[in-house]
Amino acid sequence: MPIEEKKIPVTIQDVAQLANVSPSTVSKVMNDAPHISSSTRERVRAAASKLNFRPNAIARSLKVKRTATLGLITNDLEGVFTMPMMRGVEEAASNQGFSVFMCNSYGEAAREKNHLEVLLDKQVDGLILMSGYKVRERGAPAMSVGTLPLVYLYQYTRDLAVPCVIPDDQGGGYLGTAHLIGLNRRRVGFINGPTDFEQTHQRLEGYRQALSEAGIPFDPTFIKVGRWEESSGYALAHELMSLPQPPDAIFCASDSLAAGALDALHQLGLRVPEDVALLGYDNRPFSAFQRPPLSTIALPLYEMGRLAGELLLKAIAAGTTQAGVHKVPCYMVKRQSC
Amino acid sequence: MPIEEKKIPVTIQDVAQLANVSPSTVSKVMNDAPHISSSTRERVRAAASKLNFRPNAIARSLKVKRTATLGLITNDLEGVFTMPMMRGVEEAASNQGFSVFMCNSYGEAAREKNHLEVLLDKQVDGLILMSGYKVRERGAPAMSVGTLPLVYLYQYTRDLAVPCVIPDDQGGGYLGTAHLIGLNRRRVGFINGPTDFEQTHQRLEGYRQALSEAGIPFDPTFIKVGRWEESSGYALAHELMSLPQPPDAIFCASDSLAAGALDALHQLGLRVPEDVALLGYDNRPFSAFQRPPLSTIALPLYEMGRLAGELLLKAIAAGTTQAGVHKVPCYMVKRQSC
DNA sequence: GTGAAAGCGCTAACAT
DNA sequence: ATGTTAGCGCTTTCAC
Repeated sequence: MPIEEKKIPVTIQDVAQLANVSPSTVSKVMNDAPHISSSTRERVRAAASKLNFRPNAIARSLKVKRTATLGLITNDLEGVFTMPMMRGVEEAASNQGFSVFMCNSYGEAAREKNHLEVLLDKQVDGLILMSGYKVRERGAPAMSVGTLPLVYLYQYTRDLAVPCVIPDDQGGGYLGTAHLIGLNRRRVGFINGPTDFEQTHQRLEGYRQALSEAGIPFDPTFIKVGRWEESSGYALAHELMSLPQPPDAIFCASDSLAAGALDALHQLGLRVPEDVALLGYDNRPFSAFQRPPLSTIALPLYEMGRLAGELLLKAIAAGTTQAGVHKVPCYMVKRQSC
Repeated sequence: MPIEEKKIPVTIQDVAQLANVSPSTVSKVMNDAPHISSSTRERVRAAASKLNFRPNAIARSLKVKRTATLGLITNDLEGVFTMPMMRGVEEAASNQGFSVFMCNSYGEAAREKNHLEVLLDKQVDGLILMSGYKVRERGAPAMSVGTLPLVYLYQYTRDLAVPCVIPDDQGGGYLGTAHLIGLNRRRVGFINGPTDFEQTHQRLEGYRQALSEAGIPFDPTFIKVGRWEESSGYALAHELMSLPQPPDAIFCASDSLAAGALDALHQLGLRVPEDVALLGYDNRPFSAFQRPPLSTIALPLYEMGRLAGELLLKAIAAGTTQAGVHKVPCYMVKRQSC
């Protein structure tokens, strides 16, 4: 029967004693401070590793008033865009020895406030407020965070002092449309989402820009707007294809819209991409499982998360916040629908 | 030009001073300790809220040696099953005022060790080690965590002392098969994943159990095994349907297998579910986007995460760990493929 | 180059 | 019922 391991943690005192130095010297060694003779440095290192010493970060934080900890509050932990952004944030943070608290507000102000309280109590060094589904404008945090560095991710705000990281949707609209045109499609239809999403305007603007650069006149009858749903894509693709001169390509502002459009095209006996090329937006995982697998404009989610993390870390280190809206370029995922 | 807010935080001292009591009294009030006259209690409360006082959790933790913080390390932050489990953990934790550190090891031992070091340094009260993709057996943590409470999520281990939370795959296999039989299908084919996954045996065992309960003899020619890929599902469904007496239902051990099988069925001109009923497993998001939308056996991911969190919290509170393998029942998601 | 001393903000005996 | 005291484990002047 082994003796009950009482697991009494080893402190800086224990190391000091074993190395025959003062605790403050140990501290200096552990923090690579200058003006330590290499002999004591070695002695201390040896003692520390012999005792398996690891400094208590809580005690350290109390003294230095930094915790190397970030708070990440999302309004939707299962949002379709949440994970790659979280991975980016986590990676940026852990690269610099920071940890991140993950919180889910379910989009409720009360929960957000609650999480903010706890995070502030726990003395996080900075905060990311993220949206998991659609880019939206939002207001201030549910409670004052004082001067704590803050960045909005996949959200934006009127408050010019807080940095926002969002995708470049105009660029994405341009990219997709230009690609379709490059495929020799001159009649490209555009199925958009609801106009109360800023991003739909951006994407459409990119579309117009690509058209104009190619010298193709803008034809309003080619523009359809619906809800972010398959059924909308389905109905609107039918409308588009029953035009006297139907399009030879359809660019949908979301993959779900494109999935619906694909159904419609199949039903009409049209071949994709031969008869009409189809392009989605968002790079939702299901788009790879469509028949044919859907080409799409991808949101740079990982990169956005990473950038948000890096901006925050920089703000923490510098004490100066890199305000403004940061737009990250979308990129194209070529599959077989165009 | 407003004065530079120096944001000097208010401490328990400040409250004590304002309320004309000692710091320890303030502490007692803040922690709802007994033996405090209601008059001072009120006075202190008033002072605290007037100063907007919030106790510094770091200082508190240093003293009480608890941080109300959990560490969650996943091997895959973008694993297809990660998010609902994370949500469950987060919810269980925040319900009890705990926060959770989210870490991504990418399945690399070195990264896991690194995260463990940081988490231990930061004095987390407990740890969850989670797998984001397939249930797998795994060994001990990448470094010793001493007596820190630990639970494995969507993973299991031979170490009988650590609690594991996994889905009840045998129950899921039974549930799906029984459902198909209830639909009057007597000839149900089974397309399984690789035999080196424990879960494939479990699911098959459930299948056999349901058959036997219904008095249907087990027919080995109805069992096919492939990889976890659409192409396997496609090929194996073809094999199944070219049997002299082909099945009238196919149960696939994953949704990707089922997506492939669906392709095959379409190609053969068979109607789903009229000619052959099709059932998937896992409830992957894309399954709702199949044609017809795929019925499937869902993994109880949220519940598993929640249970893991609760087990851990209980272990922390009680100092006693609830060892053993905890199997959470799968449930059926009925859509239109059967 | 090294150590003594003070203290970060809080809690918990122990007195009173 | 309230206050005094002594730390928790570390860092950081400031002496020497």
